[in-house]
Order: sequence, then structure tokens, then C-alpha cells
Amino acid sequence: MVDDRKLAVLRAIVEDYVSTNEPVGSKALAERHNLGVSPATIRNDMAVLEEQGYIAQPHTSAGRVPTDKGYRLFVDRLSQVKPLSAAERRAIETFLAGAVDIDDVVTRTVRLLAQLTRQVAVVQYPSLTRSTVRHVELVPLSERRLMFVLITNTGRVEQRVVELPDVVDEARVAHLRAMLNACLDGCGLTSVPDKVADLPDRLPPEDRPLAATVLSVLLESLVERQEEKIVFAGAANLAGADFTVGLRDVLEALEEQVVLMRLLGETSDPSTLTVRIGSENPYTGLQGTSIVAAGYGSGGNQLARLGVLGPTRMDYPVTMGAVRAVARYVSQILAAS
Amino acid sequence: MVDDRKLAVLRAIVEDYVSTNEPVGSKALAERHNLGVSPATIRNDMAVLEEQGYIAQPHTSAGRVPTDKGYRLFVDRLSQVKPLSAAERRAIETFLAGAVDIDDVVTRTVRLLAQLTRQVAVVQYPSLTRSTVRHVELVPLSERRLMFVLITNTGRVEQRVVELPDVVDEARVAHLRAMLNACLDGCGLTSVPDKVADLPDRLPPEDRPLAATVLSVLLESLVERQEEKIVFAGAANLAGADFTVGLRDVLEALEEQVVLMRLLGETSDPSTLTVRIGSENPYTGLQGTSIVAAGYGSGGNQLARLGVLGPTRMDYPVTMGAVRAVARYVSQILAAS
DNA sequence: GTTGGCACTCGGGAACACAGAGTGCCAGTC
DNA sequence: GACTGGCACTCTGTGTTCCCGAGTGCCAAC
Repeated sequence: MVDDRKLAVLRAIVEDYVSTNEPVGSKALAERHNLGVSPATIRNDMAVLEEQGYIAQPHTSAGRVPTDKGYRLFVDRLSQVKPLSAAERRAIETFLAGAVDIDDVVTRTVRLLAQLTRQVAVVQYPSLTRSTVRHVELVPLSERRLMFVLITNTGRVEQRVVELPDVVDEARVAHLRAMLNACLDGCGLTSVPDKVADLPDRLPPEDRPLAATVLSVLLESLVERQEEKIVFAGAANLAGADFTVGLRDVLEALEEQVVLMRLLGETSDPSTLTVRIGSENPYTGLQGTSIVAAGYGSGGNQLARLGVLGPTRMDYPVTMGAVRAVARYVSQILAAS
Repeated sequence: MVDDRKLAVLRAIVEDYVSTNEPVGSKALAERHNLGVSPATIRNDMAVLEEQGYIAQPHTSAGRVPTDKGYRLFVDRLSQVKPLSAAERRAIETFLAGAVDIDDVVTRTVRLLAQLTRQVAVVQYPSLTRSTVRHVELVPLSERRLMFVLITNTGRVEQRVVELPDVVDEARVAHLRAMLNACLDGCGLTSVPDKVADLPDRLPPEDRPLAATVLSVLLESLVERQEEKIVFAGAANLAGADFTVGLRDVLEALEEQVVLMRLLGETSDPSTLTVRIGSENPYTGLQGTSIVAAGYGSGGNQLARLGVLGPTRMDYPVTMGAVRAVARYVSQILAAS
């Protein structure tokens, strides 16, 4: 039904359309790709491909354009991820290596990815929920105020100012700090609530108000950051590509953390590349766009995701190559630091 | 030369053009504003205003449009900043009051401002250079690694991981921490380098390598953040307003921290509203846009700036009112926390 | 199954006309 | 002297028509 030549025709259509941005006709196809058959034969194949929903014509008597289904087939079976050049790899490596903290890593990554793909890059901050506690610190600021700092194994720092119910002396703070660290060191953030549940009971009664206050702030900060931060860059690249759908919608979606999160996050397999094409995307306003995303994280366990968003008509092999490469390098950087 | 009625005509032109986005003619002007004179008279006035460069016509026989010079006169002499409604004020207050940390304050502010003005909002992070040290903390992570944390009076936290030259025991770290805090507490960030210059000399020789390492990281982190962070929101609002100049340029400028910084920052008087109109703006690509900015900060001293960027054809009184109000409320919030 | 030929269909651009909005100018009026 | 009504003029934007060309679908022939 869909024999090899028809697939070759589909691949040729996708490639030509991506590079020229114009509906591609049978004649041009026969000329540019040596398929070994005449335009008429190609027309027959194209008629079949259209009937099966892989391509469509914008109007009668125009060339063909791939449908979302056509792109899907192309990505799944007709293309290979294109690796980056050695020069590009080196550039990525040195650029990311200069990062000083987790903030910087994320900022650099998102810019790098935007520049590399000439599209909009999206990077999620490394998830708190999958990381572990490296250290908890309590810093007295004044008699009744405390700075609470939580440091994770990904180098992320959460801090809150705690208003205390009573004046508390330094010794008690030190004691609580020691207990917290003994209790939490190395444990996953998701298990923190369980671990600290009975902690007040193990303290002398006079320390319990302090402990309760600090713990409530600790737990609150965890919940807060459940909704994780996402940044993007390269919005200017949208201006070049003329969207069928208004780019207002796209820009709005980009500023909606929630939407972005679900775009990056909803996936079956975290370790490989996820490609979501046009209407596969559940959000109206992002119908004309595709997303290529990958997970990243230090040492096997995925911490967060990153990806790019661009017009459905994008160069998938190249984009996928760039996303994969950047995800790998970021993982390396995070593992090293 | 430029009598009252001509100014009234100019004001009417600006107001009508801003609300309709179409060149405004003498007849429409005479109808919508009761200037008490006939269209013919208005035509005479308009001819004079045009000759003086306050208005222009896109083509012969179209209505008039304000020039940058016309907007400037309007802003300086013909308009009053429009205060927000009580409801808006309450909304701002409650929305900002919910912020948990400085990051959250900035994020909320920029979104608020974007939504309020329906334009692109830009907010600069409170400057480190004008704030003071509240606390320095050193947290041992492992035998040869230290987490260095600097907390400022604006609630901002800078942290770095320090790789130590030798294994260092806890007591020495505690000692150095005490010395650092004693030395730096409350002092302005700009004076930190001076204050710590002779600190190694006041330590026993065996502590000096540790101190030197920590200090170098401290100083480096100050330099790093000299180049301050700026965030923006509301890019989607650009899509609605049709720019004469490509909006690609505008988006690019928005992602260039340096450009934004100078847009917000270059100003004579920090305390009042700054308005930069169209070509007054030194950056090509931002010719068709205006910037309304204001400083904010706790307790009189300005910490940073915020503002909005929109098409030259914007509602200046309303926009200026919103920017001013938000700047005030943010200052309040910062002073309170 | 493949190919060349042919009639057919649209979209996009060029040429054109036209209505409408707005102007500048001038002579007349208060 | 300042204002007003009238009038001729000049544009832009829009709608219409027309035509070319690219591309197709179909069919008969190989």
C-alpha cells in the first residue's frame, strides 16, 4: 500500500517544503531528487499519499504540503537525527563550561539552544522533587528572624525568611539545625514531609514552637516550588517564520508557565527525544507549532526537561540533533559540579 | 506663535490618534472635540503645527499624525498622569503582597505591569551595588567544598560553591565566618572589597589560604552580578500593536540584557518618571517604540528601575500612571520585608 | 506499472477605475 | 485681523477584471 517509493516521495516533499517554504509540485520533485520516474508517476503516488492523509494541497492546483500525519511518519521512519559538527560540539562545551551556578547554567543553556536551532528554546529548571537534600542552614538575622536556606544536590538554593514566635537564642537554633541535617541529609525532597513529621516530638517541649515554625516554612517552600520554573529565549526567531496561526497565541503560551510545563513534561519515555507535531499538541494556539524536547539530569536520573518550539515546518533532523546534544552536555555539566 | 488653541488641537490629535490608530482629519477633530471653531480654522492651525514639526501627514491628503516631537510636547505640557482607580490599586496591592521572596516580587511585578498596561513590561532586579550585607554564611558541603552564601538587605541571596585547596576543619570555617560577618555586616556592597582587603593579614598564617580562596569567590560574585538581571513579560502584547518597524528587532532588543539596561537606566533624575519617545531612543530597531520608566527602592534610595515599552502611539497618561503606581507599591513591599 | 499529452482549475499579480477623505487656498463675513 | 464656507485637487484604498502560469487529474498508449 505504502511502498518504498511513496515513502521516498513523502520524504522528498517534506525536505523540499522545509527548505523552500512553498508547496512542492510533481515536476520540481522529479527534477531535484532523482527518483527515477516521471512527474506523472509521482503525481499518482502523491494522489495516494493525499488520500491517506500524509499530504494536502492548500488549494486545487497548487503543490502539496505535508500534513501533521506526514511529518509524523517522516520523523518516525524517514529521517535520522543529524549529529552536530565537531565545531558545534566544542562551542557548546566551552560555552556551558563557563557557568558559575545553576541559574547561569539554565540561562546559558536556553540561549545556546535558541541560537543553535534558530527557534524558541525552553528550559525547565532542574526539578526539586527529584533531587535530594544536601544541606539545611538556619541563619539568625535578628532576635526574632531567621533565614532558612535549603541546598540541594543540584546546587539549587531555596531560601525563606522566617518570622519567629519568640525570641530564640543561638544555641537552640544550632541544635535544631543539627537535628534537621541529621534527619534530612541526602534524602529525596519528596520524602522530606515524612521524615520531619515526628521531629517536634523528639525535641524538648520548649523547642517545639521554634521547630514547628521552621518546619512549616520548609514544607511550604517545597510546595511552592513544586510548580517549577521555566524560562525561554529566542522569541525573536518567531518573527521570521510566518505562522499560519497568529504568533500572539504562541507568545502568550510561552509566558504561561503551566502550558509550557505540560508541553515539555507530558511524555511517556523521559530518556529519549519527544516530538510533538502540530495538532498532536493539545493546546489551541499552538496548533501550527511543533515541540522537540528531551530530558536532562545528572547521572541517569532525569531532573528536568528542555526543548525547542518552532513552526511545524521545521528541520526535524537538525533540530532533534541539537536538542539531544544540548541535553547531554547539560547533564554532563550538572554531574560534574 | 503656538497659542493655546493650537496646543488644544495638538492634544486632540494625539488623543484621537492614540485611540483610533488612524490619521485624524480636521473635520473629525471639529466634531469630536468642541473646540468652538470650524474645520477650516483647524486646518490652518494644523498647517502651522506641521510646519513646526509637531505633526505630519503620512501622505498628501490623509489626516495628520503626531511626530515624536509632538508626543514630546504632549507628554511635557499637555497631559497629566492619570492615577489608577481605587479598584486597580487594591488589586496591585494584594497581588504584590503575596510574594514570598525577591524573585517572586520581581516576577509578580513584571507580570502585573504587563497586564495593567497591556504592553511589554521590563523590571530590573534590585541592584546589588546599592544594597548592604545582611549576613554571610559558609556551609561545609564536604571535606574540601564549601557553600558560600551572601544575603543582602533586599532579601537577595548569592551563592557559590567553593573548592578548597586543602582539607579544612569546621572550627576554622566557623572562625572565618565570624570574622567575615563582623567585618561586613551592614556595609554597602560597593565597599566590600576595601573592607576585606586586609582580612587575611589579621588571621593566623595557617588560615590564610582558606580565607584567600573564599574572598576571591566573594569578590568574583560581586563583579558577576554587577551586570544585573532584567526580566520582561507581556511580549504577546506586541503582536496586537502593528509596528511600523519589524517586531523582530523589538524582540531581539528585549532579549539583550545590555540594551534593556541602558534603556531603563540612562536617565538624569532617578526619582521621577522617564519617558523616551521613538527616535529619542538611541537604538535602531527601537525607533518606533517608547519607554516609560521609573525607579523603585525601599526607603528613598533607588535600587533599580522598571518600566514598560510600547509603540510610540501609546496612551501616555494611563501608562505613566500605571508605571508610577507599580513603582511605588513595589518600593513599599521591599521596605516592609 | 509507467509515461506523455491535454484540458481544467485556481491563485496571484497587473491594470484600471472609482469613491471618499482630506487638504490648501481664496474670497467673503463678523 | 481672525474666522468661515466653498471649491478644486490629490491622494490612498478598494473592488473589478483579466490573464498568466503552475499544477493537477485523467486517459490512452507503451
